[in-house]
Amino acid sequence: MDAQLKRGLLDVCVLAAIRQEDSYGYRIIKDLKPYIALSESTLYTVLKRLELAGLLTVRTSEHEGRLRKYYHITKAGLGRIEDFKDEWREVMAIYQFVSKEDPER
Amino acid sequence: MDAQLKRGLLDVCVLAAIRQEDSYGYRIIKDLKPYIALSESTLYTVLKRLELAGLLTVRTSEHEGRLRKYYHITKAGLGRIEDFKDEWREVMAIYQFVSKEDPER
DNA sequence: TCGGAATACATCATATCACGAAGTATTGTG
DNA sequence: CACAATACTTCGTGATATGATGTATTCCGA
Repeated sequence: MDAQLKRGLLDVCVLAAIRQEDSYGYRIIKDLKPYIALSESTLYTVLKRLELAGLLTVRTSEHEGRLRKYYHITKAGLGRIEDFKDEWREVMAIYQFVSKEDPER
Repeated sequence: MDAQLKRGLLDVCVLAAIRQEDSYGYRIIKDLKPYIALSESTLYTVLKRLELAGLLTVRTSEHEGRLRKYYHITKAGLGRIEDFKDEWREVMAIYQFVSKEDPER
């Protein structure tokens, strides 16, 4: 999908992916694949940003000899999702404006 | 509204604003105000980008002693709006995913 | 057993882009 | 006469998505 359209959705998508249970990089990418494609470099940039913003916390844990970083959503992270939902009304108004048919042409 | 969310909407908003009839910078800003706020510097950046992409054409014309640049949407510009509408299904799927309630928490 | 796919994370450079700040110039208004 | 509104332009900055590249381990099939 269009890279620009994606920008506003990426952060909340990642937050939504770890909302039900803590998750880690590789799994987040696979879980989001049906909705939005993102590369590893993008994901880790997003995760770093969200951590700095206090929207999630990180815990490193060993899993079958391999290190894994588990990401856990915070209250602020859940709040971010709620804010997104509130903003959606504005987005839908814009969509209506853009997509309405134009009988004069 | 959120700057990131805005990114995917700005170009099509401007195209939609000149779809019914040719318009010019100042008026586009006023017409879009109910939907999306944008500064002059942003608008002229967008207009330049859309012109380079062949989505609109420009015509300079004098109006009461002042120069005005009128912007006219092209076939490709109308096509861009149609593409946006097509992509909206994906966006709505993402919205559903993000906004769905989560009974476990 | 050997090699490649999958898993898992990290870093760097680049290109795109929204926006504030500042500037130029004219018309209308109190 | 000063100030707001109209109208367009340029510059610098910060945010950010992404490809390329690198490191390291586990698992599976030939």
